[in-house]
Amino acid sequence: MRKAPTIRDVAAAAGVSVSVVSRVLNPESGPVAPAKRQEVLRVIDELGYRPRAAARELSAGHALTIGLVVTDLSNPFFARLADRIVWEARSHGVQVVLMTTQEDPHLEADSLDTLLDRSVSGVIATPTGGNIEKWRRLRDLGVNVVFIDRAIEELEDVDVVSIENFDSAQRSTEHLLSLGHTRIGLITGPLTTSTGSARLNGYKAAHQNASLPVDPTLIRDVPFRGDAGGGAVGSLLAMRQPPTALIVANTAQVQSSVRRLVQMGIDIPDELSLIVFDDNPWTELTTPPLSVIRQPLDMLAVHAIELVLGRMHGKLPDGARRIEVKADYLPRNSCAPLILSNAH
Amino acid sequence: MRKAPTIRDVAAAAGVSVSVVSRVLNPESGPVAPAKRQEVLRVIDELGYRPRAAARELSAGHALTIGLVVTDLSNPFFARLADRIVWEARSHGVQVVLMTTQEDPHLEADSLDTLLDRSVSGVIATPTGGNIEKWRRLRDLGVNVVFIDRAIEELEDVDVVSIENFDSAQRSTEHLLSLGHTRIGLITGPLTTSTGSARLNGYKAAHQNASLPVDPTLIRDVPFRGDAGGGAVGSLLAMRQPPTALIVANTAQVQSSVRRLVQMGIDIPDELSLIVFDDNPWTELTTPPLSVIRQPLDMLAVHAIELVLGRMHGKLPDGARRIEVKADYLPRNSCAPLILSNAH
DNA sequence: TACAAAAGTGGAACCGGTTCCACTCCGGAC
DNA sequence: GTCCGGAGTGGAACCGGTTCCACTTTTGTA
Repeated sequence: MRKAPTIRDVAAAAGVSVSVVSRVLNPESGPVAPAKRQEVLRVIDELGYRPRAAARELSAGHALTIGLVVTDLSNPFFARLADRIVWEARSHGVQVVLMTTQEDPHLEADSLDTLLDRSVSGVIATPTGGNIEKWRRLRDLGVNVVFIDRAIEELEDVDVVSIENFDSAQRSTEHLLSLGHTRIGLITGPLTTSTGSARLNGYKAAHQNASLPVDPTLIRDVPFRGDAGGGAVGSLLAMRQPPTALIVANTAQVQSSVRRLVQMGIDIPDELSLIVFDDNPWTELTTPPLSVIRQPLDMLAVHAIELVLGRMHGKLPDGARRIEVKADYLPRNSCAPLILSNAH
Repeated sequence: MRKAPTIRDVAAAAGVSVSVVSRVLNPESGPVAPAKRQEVLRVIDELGYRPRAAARELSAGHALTIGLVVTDLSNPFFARLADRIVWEARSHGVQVVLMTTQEDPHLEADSLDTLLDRSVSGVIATPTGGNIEKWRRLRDLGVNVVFIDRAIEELEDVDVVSIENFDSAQRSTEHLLSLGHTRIGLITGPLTTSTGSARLNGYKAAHQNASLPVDPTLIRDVPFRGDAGGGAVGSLLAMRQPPTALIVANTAQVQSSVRRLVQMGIDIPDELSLIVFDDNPWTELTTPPLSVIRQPLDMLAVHAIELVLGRMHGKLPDGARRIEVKADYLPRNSCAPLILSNAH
């Protein structure tokens, strides 16, 4: 348990001052004679010296660290997102402190405080929708905030990276309409979230373009967590005029929805056509493989990191960016024309 | 972008010295008159003061942070594990810095250096198997290391939390043997990993107890990442005498293995009985639902956190702990007696 | 050859906490 | 009344980096 060498140890061993060592460590900060630089580097290597992050942070006032705040990692969507973000961050020499909110604004508030204590220079988050003042304060304190997947309307001046929610929902709905379905169920997140409302609007727009009325009883805006998706499936199929097609428009709800469909022994696509949001690896392992909206996670992660790092280095113009990346519709075998459905 | 108050601001506003404020912040560190304590707390609240973590770390020499080093979060096993660990850590006021290794010892080495720079007080890791000296050095520098899921044999004095690998493999094998199968394929991780070899040994022990020979051509020890699992499935089923049952003994390989089986149109369980390690949520969504060895993630996470925090607070006796938690066999519908297989 | 500009260097303050130590009170024991 | 011990307090050093500034040595140019 010997203790690690400090910059002063290095300076002494190399016969120079700490300033010189520091300048070797941060080449931009000043000139060093080539010979001394060599010597210092040699000593650093010999002693196995590594600068302590805490000291650097204290002096700099901020850490080369970003906070990642997501709902929970059990959700494969967030897990894969986190995976990419950690990966991208690492390649830029930035560490990631991970916090989960379980969709609870109190836990979210707590997380923000903690991240603030840590002087993180950026935060990538899927906001719960609460804590508006806290988010604003965070940004006012100089922390670069990027929302990913969801936005908070009240915070117009925060960067957002999301998929084309409106568009994807509209296209899925149109696809089902083109197959002859007119009663299309929609399971989506709370309408207070930007994703929930945008996807509902896309669904409505598709109906409008086809001059079809929207039956509000076919729409279920339910909580993200727990078995809300399964419950919604149950109640939709128990209707007197149940839908002949279903869009599960939120990743968090897909698992419980599909589980319920399997439990109920619903025949897909003959009894029900199904499109789900997000292409988890297992969606092609079900019978039949599911048609999905594939969210380009890589793009979400890359843009989010670029925004955060860009702002950290002051390389981005003022004004919030809103980046929407395209989500593809990936047809597999869970959708069928309505005619076939009737024939069944 | 106003700057946050420091401990000296608080001291000035409360009309006391910084020492008093510090003692209010850390009650164990000395006495404070009740009246002054009240006043200081009031000022802290009024100013919204929060101690900077970096300053505390610099002074203390270590951070209230642990590193979590896993292969990658795309693997649901690690994702759920990380979820639990972050959760448990938070409830103890500890933050988690996340790093992924992609099973690459170089990336692992990098991660360890970074964590060292950050003065983390503990690391929970799924080691790649390399970097033995580096792990040892980390521990010698006073960082509490706990390996989870896997061990490194050479590092006898590091705590390990894992499932009963030998036992689970033995029991799955015995179950399949009891169904009449004699040619049981085994897909597992590299034998250089502790899980790989323990599971193979359990498989062998079951054969031995049943006085059956082990056919080494039925065993595939393949890399964790990529499509190695799928490849192994392909080569096993292409044998002249293919197995009638298969155990996929590693979480990371289950997805690619099952995908290949689905692609090949193998009828489970009629053509092939299947047991896979770890109960991902989707394993019950396949046709048929898969019989699994369920790894008690919660227990792994809880034990790992308790070990790390216990050591951090010096509350644990010397000497490495090896904790093995029981993994249940959860029968669903992917295993059938051999007789039926033949009838098919 | 002279002198200004640039390169190179070290000392010391600073970031914001924690902790050691010296010092002042005060009450209780003798 | 004296002495002792503990509660309560503030000053200052310290953790390990970064950075500003003053100073010396080169280098380049007229």
